[in-house]
Amino acid sequence: MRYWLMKSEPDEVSFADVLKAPGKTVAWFGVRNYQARNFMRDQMQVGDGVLFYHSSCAVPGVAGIARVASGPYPDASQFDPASHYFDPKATREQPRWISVDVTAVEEGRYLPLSDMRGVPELEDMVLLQKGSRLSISPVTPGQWNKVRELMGL
DNA sequence: GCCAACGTTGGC
DNA sequence: GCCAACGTTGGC
Repeated sequence: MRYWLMKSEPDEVSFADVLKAPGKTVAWFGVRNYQARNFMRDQMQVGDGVLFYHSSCAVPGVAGIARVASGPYPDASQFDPASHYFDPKATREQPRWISVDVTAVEEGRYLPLSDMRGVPELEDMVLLQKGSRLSISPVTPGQWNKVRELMGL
């Protein structure tokens, strides 16, 4: 059992969108970074905890708690020429990019990034490191518990 | 819109 | 395999 932070642009897929989805579950697609992909492929397990983070928006922050709901499988968007995420180098035989399914679990209070800065228990979070842009990053149990507490959960 | 930081590409 | 140029991320 591990914990992760996963970034989504709410204009594309927000936590509220996941809550409204059938089974509160969506495919996590569009990861186009090898380090993030490798976390999904090699380390994620069904049931792992996910901090669902909203990025590139007015108030970036953790919007809810989710859980990994599937193993890795090929990300369909890499094969779709009409998709923003199309990858001409990917083939059905040799996919480059993968998805996992993610299920929304509980919403809690929105935790802005600005509130996370300066919290001693969170200062080592990958998210808060200077220059860090990883869209999927590991979270320690201590960080997980602190974020939940700050969200009133 | 700015720009720092980082990742990727491609010529050599 | 180096590394300059370019593209992207994402907070502000």
